[in-house]
Amino acid sequence: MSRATIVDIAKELKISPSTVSRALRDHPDISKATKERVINVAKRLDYFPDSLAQGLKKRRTNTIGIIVPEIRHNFFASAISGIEDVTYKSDFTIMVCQSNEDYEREVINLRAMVSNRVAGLLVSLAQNTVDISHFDILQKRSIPVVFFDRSSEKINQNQVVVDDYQGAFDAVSHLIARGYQKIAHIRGPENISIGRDRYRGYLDALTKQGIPVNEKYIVNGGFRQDDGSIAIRKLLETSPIPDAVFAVNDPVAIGAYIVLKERNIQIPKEMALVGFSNDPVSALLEPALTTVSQPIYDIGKTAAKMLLEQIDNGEQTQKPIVKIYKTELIVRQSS
Amino acid sequence: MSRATIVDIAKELKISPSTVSRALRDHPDISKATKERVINVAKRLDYFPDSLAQGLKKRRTNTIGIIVPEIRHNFFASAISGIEDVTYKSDFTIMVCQSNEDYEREVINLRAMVSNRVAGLLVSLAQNTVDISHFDILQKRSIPVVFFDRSSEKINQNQVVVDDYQGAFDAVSHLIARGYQKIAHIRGPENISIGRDRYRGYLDALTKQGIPVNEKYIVNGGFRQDDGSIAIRKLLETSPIPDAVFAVNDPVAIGAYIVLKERNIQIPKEMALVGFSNDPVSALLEPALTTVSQPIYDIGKTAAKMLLEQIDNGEQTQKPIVKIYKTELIVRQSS
DNA sequence: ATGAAAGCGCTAACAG
DNA sequence: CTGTTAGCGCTTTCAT
Repeated sequence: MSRATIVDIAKELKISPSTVSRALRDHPDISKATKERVINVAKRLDYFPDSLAQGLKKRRTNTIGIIVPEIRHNFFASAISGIEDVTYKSDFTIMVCQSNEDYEREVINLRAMVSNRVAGLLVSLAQNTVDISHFDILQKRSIPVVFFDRSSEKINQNQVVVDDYQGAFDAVSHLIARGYQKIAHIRGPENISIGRDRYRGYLDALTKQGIPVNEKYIVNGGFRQDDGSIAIRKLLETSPIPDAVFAVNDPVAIGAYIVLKERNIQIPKEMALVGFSNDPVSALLEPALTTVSQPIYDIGKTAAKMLLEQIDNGEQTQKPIVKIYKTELIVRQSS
Repeated sequence: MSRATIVDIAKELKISPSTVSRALRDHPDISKATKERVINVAKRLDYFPDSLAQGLKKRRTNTIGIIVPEIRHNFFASAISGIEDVTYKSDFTIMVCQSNEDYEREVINLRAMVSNRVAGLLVSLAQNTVDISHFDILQKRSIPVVFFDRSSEKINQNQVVVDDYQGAFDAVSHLIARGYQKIAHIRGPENISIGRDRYRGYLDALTKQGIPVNEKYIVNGGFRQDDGSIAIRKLLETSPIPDAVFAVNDPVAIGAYIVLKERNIQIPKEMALVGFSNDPVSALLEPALTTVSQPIYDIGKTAAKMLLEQIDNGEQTQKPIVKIYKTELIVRQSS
C-alpha cells in the first residue's frame, strides 16, 4: 500500500538500487533489457519518483518560486500564466506566493521559498517594499532571481521590465496633443520603479510642452482599483477640476472611471482618462479606455526563460541583464 | 559560504543536532537558555530550515498543490487568491499548475504534484477531462484532495461547488419572466459538472414554463471567451434568431457580447444576454451584464480549509463531503 | 554493465 | 533536559 521506492523495484528484480536509479533516468550505462524490466516493474508498482529525496541529494529542486503582489490582478495572472507555460515545458513546477502588497508578507514568502530550495525565483515587488535587503540571502546562496515589472533601482539583479517612463510620456503627450491642459496624475508609490518612472514620464511630458506642473493635480495612491476611486474623489474637489487624468495603471483608472460614471461626469468631454497596462477590461468599457499596452504574457515568458538560463549556467557573476520592453499607446474613446 | 545546517549550529555550540532541531521547533523539553543560544547562532549563520529534508523525514511537505484550467481566468485567479490566503496562515505553500483545459496536461500536472509529495491537492477539472482514473493514485497514497467548481459526477471525493442547476434555472426563468421566448443557450462541455448542470437548469426552466426546447438554439462550446464569439455567430445564422442568450459563463457571454456590439445588435432590445460567474468585467460593460454570482473567493477559501482539515485528521475513510454554495442572480441592463 | 557504500539535512525513538 | 542512532529515498563516486 505504501508508496513504492527504488529499493522495492530493485528487490523485485534482484538488482541494485543504483541500477534502478540509472535505468529510470535512461543512463547510457544500463542495458536496454534491464531498462525495460525496470520500467515495467515501476509501472506495475505505481512508482513515482520522490522529488524531495532527489532535491535533497542533488541540492536543488525543479521548482521555481514566484512572488507577486496579487494573483487576482489580471497583469500578474497573465504573467504567471506565461511563466507557467515556459516552466512546464522544462519540467519545472511553480510555487506561487502573493505578498498582498505587503512588505512583511513578502519577506515571509521569500523565506518559505528559500526553505523550499527553489531552483530560482521570479519576483515583482510589493508596493510598500522599500528596504530590499531580504533579497541578499539569494546572492549568498547563489539562488538566481529575476525581477519583473515591479523592480527597484536598488536591485542589482536581472530584470524584465517595460519602458514605463516612455509609456507615460507618450500617454501624457497624447493628452496634450488632444488639447487637454489641466492634466492630473494618480501616482503609484515612489519606491517602486513603475510608480516613479511613470511619474517622471508625466512630469517631463508636461514640462516639455511648457505646461506648468500643478501640485494639486498630483495625487498619491496605490496600485489597486480602490486607490483610483479614492484619488479621483480628491481630484474632483480641486478647483478648477482637471480636464484629464493619467492613472498609474488600469485598475486605478477603472476605479476612477467608476466614480466618474456614478457622478455622471462625461468621459472624455468633461474629463479624459488614460490608464496603463491594457487590462482586457479596458477595451470593453464605454467609452473604451485609452491605455498603454505592455506585453504582459511575454514579460512572464521572458523572465522565466532568463531564469532558466541562469539556472542552467550555474552561478554567473556577470553584471545583471535588464531587458526593457517597449510599450504601445492604445488610443480609445476615453481621451 | 554554503548554507548552514543544524549540524553547523550544533558544532558551534558543542551540543547535539537533535537538541538544535528541538530548540528550533520550540520543543518543551529544551531549556530556555539553550533555545536562546540556538536561535542566536541560527540567526547569525543565516540558517534556513531545509523543507526538503524535513519533508523527506516526515514523509509529508507543507505544500498544497493546485490544478486549475487557466490561471488567467478571473474565476480561478480569485479562487487561488482565496486558497493562498488560507494556506499562508497555516504555513503552507501553494504549488500551482494549469492544465490549459487539456486532459493530457492535467495528468502530467498531477504526476508532478504527487512526485513533489504535496500534502494535499485542490483541483478544478479541465474541460475535456472525461476519464478521471488518473486521480485514483491519490486514494492509493491517501493524499487528500478537494475538487472545487469543476467536478464530475464520477468523482467520489470532497467537493466545493455551487448550485449550478439552480443558478441556471433562475437565470432562464428570469428571462422568461421578462417576456423572452426564443432563449438560446451556449453550453459548456457535458462531461464537466458545471456544463451539464447549467444546461439542465436551462432545459427545466423552459419546460416548466411550457416553452418548447428548440435544438437549434442550443450551441455547444467551451468555457473561453472565443467559444462565446464562435457560438453567437452560429446563433445569428438561425432563423428566427433568438431573442435571448444564456451563456454558460461570463467569459463566454463576453465573447458573445463583443460580436453583438460589432454587429450593432442592441442588447437587450434585440437580444438579451445573461452570463454566469459575475466576473468583475460584467458590471462594467454597457449595458452591464446580467449574471449569476457565485462566492468565488469563499469557494477557494472553503476548499482550502476543508483540505487542511483532512490533512490534519490524517486519512479519513468517511463518505465525501459536498459543500454546495448558493448562487445569486444579479439583474443588470443586459436582460 | 552493475553493485556497494556513503551521505544530502533533518527528525524521532530510545537511552540516559 | 540532552545525546546517540538510525533512516526517510535518492544519487553518486568508486569498485568490479
